[in-house]
Amino acid sequence: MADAGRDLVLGLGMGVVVRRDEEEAERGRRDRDARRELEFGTGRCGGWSSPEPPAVRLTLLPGLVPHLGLPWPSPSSETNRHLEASTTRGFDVNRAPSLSVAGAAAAAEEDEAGAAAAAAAASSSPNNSAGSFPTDFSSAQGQGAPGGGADRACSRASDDDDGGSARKKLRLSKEQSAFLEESFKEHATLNPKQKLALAKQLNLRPRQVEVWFQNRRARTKLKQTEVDCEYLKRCCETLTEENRRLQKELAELRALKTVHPFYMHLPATTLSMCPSCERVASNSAAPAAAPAAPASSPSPATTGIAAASAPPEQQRPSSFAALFSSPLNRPLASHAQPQPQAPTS
DNA sequence: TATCTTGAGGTTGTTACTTCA
DNA sequence: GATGAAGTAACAACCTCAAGA
Repeated sequence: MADAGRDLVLGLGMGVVVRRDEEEAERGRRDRDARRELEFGTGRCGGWSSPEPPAVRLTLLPGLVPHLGLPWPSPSSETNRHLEASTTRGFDVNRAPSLSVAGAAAAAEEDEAGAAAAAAAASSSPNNSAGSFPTDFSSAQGQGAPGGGADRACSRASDDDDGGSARKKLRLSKEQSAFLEESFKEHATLNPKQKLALAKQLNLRPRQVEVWFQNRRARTKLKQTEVDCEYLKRCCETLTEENRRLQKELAELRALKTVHPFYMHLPATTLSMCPSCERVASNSAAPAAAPAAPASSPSPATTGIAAASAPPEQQRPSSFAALFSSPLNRPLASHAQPQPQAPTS
């Protein structure tokens, strides 16, 4: 849209001012990109090389993962790779994927260039270095995809009739899509030069490349969101079950309290228990056993029950099970997390 | 024919830059 | 010359539509 408008202005011959503006804009863009490169590029984030670790994707949750024992879904999946790339900015603006910068700069008049010129440019690219990937899309454009046999509509057909009000659906060829996919794996966002280079290489308009990347990012993110949602659902179910179990356990402990009222003379707050080692200590009995430890947030497994931090030999020798030999008594859940620090009671 | 995929248009918010008082 | 407001451009994100498989 913006490109088309700019090109239109250029085409109307307001050359001097517009070109100066464009130069300034380009300069500003370069500066901005250079800044981004400085900000993010120290680790080569999002550059043309391999992407860095994910920058987003619900970073609060992975910390929960080890506790829940649920693996985060497919961290190295393609969608994640894409998301990683999409969330890290700062490309090397001086590097084009496989076209020379000069070639990319020459493509600045991209929209005015006809199909023939684009084809010539594409074929004359000094380094169509997409490996074994077919890059001569200009030939396939007019005659349909060579291998697929599916004579998809030539996307260049829309170059001349952009003014038309009807929205035209143009399918990219398999080769074009595959090449865009490869580029997206490298970097999920494009700077103008990369966009131009890619457009030129694929014999597409830069706007088409831009739109393709926008849609790709959006749909990748959507897919990742669905995966994350599924995972969070599982986490929620696990936590709900855990909560239910703990509530039941708490109810049992309260029932034990009423069954053995002799123990009630102790202040409730002085009774502390380590859920993992099943030892009970009271502050009044062993004040040194619970030093003024920093108030650490109790884990879900010990919420409401103070845990003792002193060494077992300094605690009451009797275990919780020994104190209450009621049939109701049973060992605490074996998966209760050991609490090395006792919260201040 | 229904459904899904995907190219594309439009809107909004953000960021960076330039111009001007 | 420094500074802040206003204007502008580019872009990402999002929503939506619609063509085509």
